[in-house]
Amino acid sequence: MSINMTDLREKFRERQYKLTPQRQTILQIFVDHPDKHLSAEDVYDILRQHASDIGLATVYRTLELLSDLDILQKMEFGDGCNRYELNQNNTLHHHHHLICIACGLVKEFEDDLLETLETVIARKSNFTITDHQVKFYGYCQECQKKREG
Amino acid sequence: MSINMTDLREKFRERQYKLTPQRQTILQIFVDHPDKHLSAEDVYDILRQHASDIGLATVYRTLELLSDLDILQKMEFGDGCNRYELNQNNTLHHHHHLICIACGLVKEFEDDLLETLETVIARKSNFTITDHQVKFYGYCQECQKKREG
DNA sequence: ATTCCTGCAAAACATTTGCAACTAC
DNA sequence: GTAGTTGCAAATGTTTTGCAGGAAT
Repeated sequence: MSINMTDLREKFRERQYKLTPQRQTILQIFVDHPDKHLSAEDVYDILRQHASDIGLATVYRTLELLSDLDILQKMEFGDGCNRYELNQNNTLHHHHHLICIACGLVKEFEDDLLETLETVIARKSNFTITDHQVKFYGYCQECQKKREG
Repeated sequence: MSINMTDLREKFRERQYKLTPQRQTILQIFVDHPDKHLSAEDVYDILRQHASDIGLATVYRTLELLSDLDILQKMEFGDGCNRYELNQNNTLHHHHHLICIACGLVKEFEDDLLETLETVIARKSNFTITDHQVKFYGYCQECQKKREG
């Protein structure tokens, strides 16, 4: 759960981006909050708690940039904002999200079954598929109990 | 590609909603535009073309309502707005979306392979899964050619 | 009648952008 | 030094909400 600084600097240099303290700080937040799906506002709140004076616009710009560099993965859970999480070890993520439609809980689920599906779909559809995103909606254990009771 | 009016009235009555002309008109737009993923603004534009004076707020409220009744399916393609399509015959949709990351094209893909995956995941995760949404990102045939050239 | 619905305008959010000052390289 | 970056404030775009008048059952 850490970031290789050499690779990081290389990635930035390739695209002529500067590795500023602000960008490092924001990236560090994702390292410090593994398995969270942080929105721009979430990141901004954490920054303020740490008495940082990084502006909200910079947060947005940085999230977009880190996403472009495949350092972060951008995702939406239907709550009206974009959320991000670390793209571990530069490998494409092999986890999906289970979203509780009652309480909004988001749970991770590891799975590789979709690799096969991706191949099948690529062949049938003439698309060159580079990534996929899967969301399952339903009721978490907790909310399921409440509904039965 | 049509709507069973008896079922529709029943669905509305169950929840004590009124089947107003505005709601019928908006629903008809989805019947008239199969396989489109319309946003609230799209629907509003179509209404204006038909010289309708239904307000934008009503469009938003109706889309939310039809979505709640499982008559429409709500989805996001990362373009900053919610999009909707008819939930055909009340059955859960068995099609996924292929999204071109170059030109934004959204293509439908029919598939039932995920049914199996849903069962596996439900068992392993203690979630009661009611629906799933799958998006594949990549390059469509057209954009792929441009990239190679 | 009563409850729900509509249109309008204003408000609320999330996100983007213009710009002058600043900083990593 | 220069190109890229930042913070601020203003602008944008989508969606929600308050409210008075209106319509469906």
